[in-house]
Amino acid sequence: METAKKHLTIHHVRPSMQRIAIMKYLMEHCTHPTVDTIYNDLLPVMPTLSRTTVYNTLELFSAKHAVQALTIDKRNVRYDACTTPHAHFMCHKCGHVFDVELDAISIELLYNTDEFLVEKVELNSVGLCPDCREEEEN
Amino acid sequence: METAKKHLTIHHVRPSMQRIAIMKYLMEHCTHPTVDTIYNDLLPVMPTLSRTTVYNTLELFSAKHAVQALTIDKRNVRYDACTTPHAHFMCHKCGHVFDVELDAISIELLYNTDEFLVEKVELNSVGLCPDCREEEEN
DNA sequence: TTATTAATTTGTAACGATTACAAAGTTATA
DNA sequence: TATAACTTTGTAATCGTTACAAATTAATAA
Repeated sequence: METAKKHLTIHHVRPSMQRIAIMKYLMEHCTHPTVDTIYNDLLPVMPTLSRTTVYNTLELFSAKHAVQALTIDKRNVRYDACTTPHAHFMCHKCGHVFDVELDAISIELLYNTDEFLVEKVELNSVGLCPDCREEEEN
Repeated sequence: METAKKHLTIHHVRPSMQRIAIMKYLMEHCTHPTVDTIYNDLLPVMPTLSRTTVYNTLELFSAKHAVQALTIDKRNVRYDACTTPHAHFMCHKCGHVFDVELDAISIELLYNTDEFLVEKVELNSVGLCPDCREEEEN
């Protein structure tokens, strides 16, 4: 079992008290929590914690690829400590975000279940386009 | 060529001046524009247009499945009049959103190009989870 | 037509997630 | 121990979006 501290070190993030607490929380709560959920849940055990720290820390984790930032929810960014490839399904009624295995090949196949009623599928990627990539390299 | 007005009628949206203008704009500008871009571009030719109308109208279009709302950009919602299945790629430097053909099968294959530098892939879907679906049906 | 009702648009104000920023605190290094 | 670098914190500002009620326009009934 990989500890939060080790996970941070591997991703070149210096482990502070706050960073370890936030990473630990993410590793123990695979519920794709929002900043606010993380902040509110950690506050009782870490009363000096600042909301800004949670924002900063998750931004840092994200930049170092120690966590995944999900834009599935247009209201808030959600965070996922599991960085192995998998898909997500969000219920727009209860807001719950589910993990979806990516072992199927076709997207159509992937979502044809009797349980979930899929109303929208988005396959999105972010990175650098050819022009910006060239500019970056010069 | 399908007109904006016809596209609205097909999707059971009553065609008003504003609605036609916004749909026309989306059909002619496949650049996945934000609300603000649409508003600013239409203002010169429609000086009485309100930003709220653009929000309301796109929300309505989206609900009627006349357009697709993309959450690829965490800063703003982007809109796409093309509702046939395709993927998107956003450059996080210039903000440009590209269409990606969905003819390839594997997600890995899909993004292994020499041109685009892919740093993040998200396969997201939204709908109703089993519990909420059951609740909805009762 | 005219009156009445429903639908649509508009502008302002409020909301809420996120970011900017500078001060305070902590850790590393000379 | 002193200095510099890093991290955390709290407040204020920003900005996309939403709430809401008034004004306008369109549809329908009398």
